[in-house]
Amino acid sequence: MKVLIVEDESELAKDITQYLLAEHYVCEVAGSYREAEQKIALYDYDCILLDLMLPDGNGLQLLEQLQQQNKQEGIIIISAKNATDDKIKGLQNGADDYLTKPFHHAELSARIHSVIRRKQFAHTNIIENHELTIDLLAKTVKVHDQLVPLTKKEFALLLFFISNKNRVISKGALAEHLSGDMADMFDNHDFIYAHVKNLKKKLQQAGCDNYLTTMYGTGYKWEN
Amino acid sequence: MKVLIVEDESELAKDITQYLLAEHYVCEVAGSYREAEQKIALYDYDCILLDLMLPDGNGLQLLEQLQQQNKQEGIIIISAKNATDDKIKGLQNGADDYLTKPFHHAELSARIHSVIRRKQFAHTNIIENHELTIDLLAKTVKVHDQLVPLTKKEFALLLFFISNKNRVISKGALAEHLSGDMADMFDNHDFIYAHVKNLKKKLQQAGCDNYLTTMYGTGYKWEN
DNA sequence: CTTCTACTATCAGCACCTTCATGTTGGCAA
DNA sequence: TTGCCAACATGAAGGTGCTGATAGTAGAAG
Repeated sequence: MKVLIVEDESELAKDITQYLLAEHYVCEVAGSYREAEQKIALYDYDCILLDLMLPDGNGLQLLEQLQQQNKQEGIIIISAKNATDDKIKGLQNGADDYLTKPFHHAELSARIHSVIRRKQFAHTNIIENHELTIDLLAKTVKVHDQLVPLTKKEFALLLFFISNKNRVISKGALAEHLSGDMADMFDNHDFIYAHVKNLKKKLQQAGCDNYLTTMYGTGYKWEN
Repeated sequence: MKVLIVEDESELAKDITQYLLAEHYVCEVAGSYREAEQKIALYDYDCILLDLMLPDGNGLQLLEQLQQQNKQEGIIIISAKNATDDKIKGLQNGADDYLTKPFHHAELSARIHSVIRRKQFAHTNIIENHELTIDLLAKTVKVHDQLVPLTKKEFALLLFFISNKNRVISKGALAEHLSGDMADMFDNHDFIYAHVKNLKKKLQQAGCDNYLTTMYGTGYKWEN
């Protein structure tokens, strides 16, 4: 977990760094608008603590910039008391949270934790296809909200079918995709039969309709 | 990449040459101690395959000589089975790796590749690979600048994987590389499972992507 | 030297992958 | 339609890899 602290008051920055280190976060400090810009370009931080008052620019600008780059996640604004105007603008512009100086360490920690968690959930890539729900991160498949335990190969197979749905997929392509070995493109594809069978069986047992049709002499097609 | 093959059995030398040519290495053969000496004086090879039993001298002498000239890097000893004595002396005298006849082509290729990579890194002592930073001198591994404590075996394993990345590595090769005992090439490889598991676990916990895929019935491959 | 700790190796049980033998289906030609 | 062959499906079997627990081992500390 890597945190960027954008703050020109080096005393405060050091203080925060020290505390977050103890919390097992990895920290970097940017003392100016420009420095922040550079660091963000180089690395995707899990969380950014952003002071709006910077010697060479306003943090709100940085916020807008990040939003345009789809990097707006995980930003916590830290600013002086009573700057309610900034707070409103900041949250409108995509900041995730707001903290007024001075603040307690524990509070900061809680905010960061919350923001990072939210960000991780935002990343959970989920594919929905009729009664099927595929979680790419957790590598799980649900049918009607009921978990279907699939093996790696079965999962890969299902994913490949659904991402190429309504298209015919040759067994050669399947073999290559599953084994990652080009050699398998040419010789025997017996193992495909087995995996397809097992996948179909598991899905069917979970109450999922059969969308997979075999195209005789050609391959398979997932239709829906 | 230029490889010198010091081997008096012309049949074997020719065989190796042919294979390495296909692997896009440039090869030269020296059939005797003297010939090897001459060729090495003329050109800095990236890798030297050294048979210890030569008609006009012992390869170990050559090894010592090269070490005195600071040319000791990139040497792989190839020798008859059960010559454990030679192996120990060879590795003590600065050889980078050891291979017993007969060996598989793929195995040789992997070793050469590994040795050449190591030679290239000999100057920097730091290998960077995506979020991984490996310090060969300090024997430390970092993920996102955060230290990951690895045991010797785990470290050796990771290094071997990364030095041969995008190639399939047999468990036999791993076993020999880790234990330094060629007997392990043939019998049981159970301990490999344990080390691979522990390594993967530690890397994953540190937030490192999983680049290691197992090639069923073949070995492992580090892909990135 | 003894104790302690961290590391390494081994094992059994399980899940998974692949292959094989056999049964079934679909296309094609007579 | 019938028969044939190739493509596909299926269940069983054996090999392979993963995992947690456990025992052995070496190095460090006292």
